[in-house]
Amino acid sequence: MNKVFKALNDQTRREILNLLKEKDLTAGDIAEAFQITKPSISHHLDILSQAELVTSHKQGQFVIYSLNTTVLDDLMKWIITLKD
Amino acid sequence: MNKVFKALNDQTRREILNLLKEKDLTAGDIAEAFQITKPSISHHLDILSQAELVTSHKQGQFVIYSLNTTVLDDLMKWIITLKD
DNA sequence: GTAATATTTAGATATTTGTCTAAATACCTA
DNA sequence: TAGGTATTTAGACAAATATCTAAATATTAC
Repeated sequence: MNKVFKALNDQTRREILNLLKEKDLTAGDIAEAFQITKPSISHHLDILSQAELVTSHKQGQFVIYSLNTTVLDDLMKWIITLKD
Repeated sequence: MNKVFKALNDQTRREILNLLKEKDLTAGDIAEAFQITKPSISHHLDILSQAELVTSHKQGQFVIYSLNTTVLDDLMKWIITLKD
């Protein structure tokens, strides 16, 4: 859970998740949605991957990222436990 | 929401919330549950307060902290929105 | 008022983090 | 194989963060 909270503690990363909610996107597509450089986005995607909030697979020269809701379910359980 | 994610991005603060789930506690009670100093715990409590994850009121020389689940509800909504 | 207890504030420091530029890697096309 | 596009890796740097010690504030008890 540590990595999940860390990953969510950044506005850009939360927006990336929101983009991926709509549909899968390549790293390049995601980068174009922000004002920061591609290496920075790549780094954010890495942190999201480590937290398993996103998955990715290579398709030719492109890397396609997808939202992984499994971890979001775990997060929900964590919150519910806190509430009793 | 920014402050909420920030506040949750720390193991000690998440454990503080878990303690407060059981019952309200004074700052001193909370500090005793951890190996870090009282000023550090005080700082963590400040961050949790800023995120409105806890509320506090003074009772004599003691400051009593309580869990505030309202923000947790907002967090749940955020997650659900992400999942559709 | 003085002393004791509870908590916070102030200031310092080492670590982590988000960002950048430059370079490297991977894949495709001709 | 050479050149172009997509993405990541490496290294640097400023800002944010968690922690500490020392001091300040607030309350209670005598």
